[in-house]
Amino acid sequence: MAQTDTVTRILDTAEVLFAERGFAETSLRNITGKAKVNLAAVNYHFGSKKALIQAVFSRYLDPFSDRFHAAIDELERGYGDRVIPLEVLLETMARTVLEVPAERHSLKVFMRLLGLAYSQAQGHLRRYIQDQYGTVFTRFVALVRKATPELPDSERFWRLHFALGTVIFTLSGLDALRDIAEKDYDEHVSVRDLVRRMMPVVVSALKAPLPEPAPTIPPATREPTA
Amino acid sequence: MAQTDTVTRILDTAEVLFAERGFAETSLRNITGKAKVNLAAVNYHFGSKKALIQAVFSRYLDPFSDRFHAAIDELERGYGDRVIPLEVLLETMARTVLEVPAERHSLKVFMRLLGLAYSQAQGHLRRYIQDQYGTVFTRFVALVRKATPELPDSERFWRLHFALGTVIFTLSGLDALRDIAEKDYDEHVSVRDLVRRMMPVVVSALKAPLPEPAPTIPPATREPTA
DNA sequence: CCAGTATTCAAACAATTGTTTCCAACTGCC
DNA sequence: GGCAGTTGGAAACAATTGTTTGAATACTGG
Repeated sequence: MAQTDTVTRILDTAEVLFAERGFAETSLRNITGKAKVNLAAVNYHFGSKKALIQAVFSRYLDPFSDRFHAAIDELERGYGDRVIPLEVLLETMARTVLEVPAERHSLKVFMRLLGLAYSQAQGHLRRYIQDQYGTVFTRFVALVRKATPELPDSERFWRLHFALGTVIFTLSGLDALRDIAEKDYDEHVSVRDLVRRMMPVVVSALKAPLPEPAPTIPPATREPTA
Repeated sequence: MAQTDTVTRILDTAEVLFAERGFAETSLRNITGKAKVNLAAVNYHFGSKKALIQAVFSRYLDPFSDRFHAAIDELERGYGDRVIPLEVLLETMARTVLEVPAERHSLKVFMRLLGLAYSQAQGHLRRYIQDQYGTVFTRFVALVRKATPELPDSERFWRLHFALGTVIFTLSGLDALRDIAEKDYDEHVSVRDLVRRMMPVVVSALKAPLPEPAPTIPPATREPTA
């Protein structure tokens, strides 16, 4: 028991602190102090701080990947050759995302890590995700493609990332947004509540009419204000 | 003028580095080294690193605030008592946002900084922005409110932030996303192109049908929101 | 021109960072 | 029981951080 205890306690504490302050602002002494383990334990068990971050990451993504593959399997089995509606696909994605972190702590870390993976441009993190968990995402996109045949491929690509931006931004900045919301509208929103609110928004976003074709003549007509 | 102003050179370098790596990951020696100014110059001219960060934001937000106020003034003058359509409001916002950073560097930096302000740190930055530039956004939200009277206030709050997430995530992670897009669909997208694509998506997102009212029946207490 | 302020600069400051070292304590196995 | 290897722990390590200092230099108004 004492064997995994230290490792687990480090991971549990690290993910909470990472979510609260970010990675650079969270020191190993901060983690080990709160986790009540020795400072050297991190480098002993994980090797480095960067490896600890990736370990926190894998702890979420591994079960997510497994479950989502399974969920898609079941979905495809149930629908046979029929097209799986967009709403069902999104619901399944949402349910799986909500399911995994519910076992331990918040969704915040997961989302913040995802956000970092994208925003950290030349980042090793994005490639790490792409290499490690890319197939799950590819499979999902293929199903969305069947559900939205009217969309050009590139348009769907961008819109999926628009939606991804909504989800990541909202959930990773959850505390900040919740502060403002509670101050202005004094209503307390749960994560499940937010996901429920996002659903019709994302669906409408994906099904939005196509944009007007690019203005091939740049400075032609320019009087937008009535 | 010593070549270019030391203050300006610090700001120019800082905003780029901040956008690339974040605030905590960017050291003053990093900034002053690349800017070829003395290390002490930052503390001499700005007082502290925190003040430098705020100065970087002010340099974007001050002109933005002015221009957007002016644009809204003109809009209200043109429309009189009539409701300004949502599309017009968003177009005006987009145009102003595109206009300001075009004078110096890319929109990417501005968006990345905005994203950092929301997600990073325990939010001294968020409060600073809220206190300093809150009135502009309040004014904008009030107009959006008139344009979307069917939305409950809190719902509109969240949807606006959903849209903000789309914009910030897409534009701040532009390089990474563009890499993938060009590799998979070999099409080159400009920032203006992306904004054009976002427009109908955001409009549809804001006008999406309301979510199903109650999730299930777990919480019996739902009325006491006061 | 010169007094006085504003700016630059190199160096040092104290604090904190991630990492390593070395030794004690424990484990399982023969 | 005693020896392997694994884990825990206090201290020190080297590097980096933001900030301050005090002298040297540049600039400006009178």
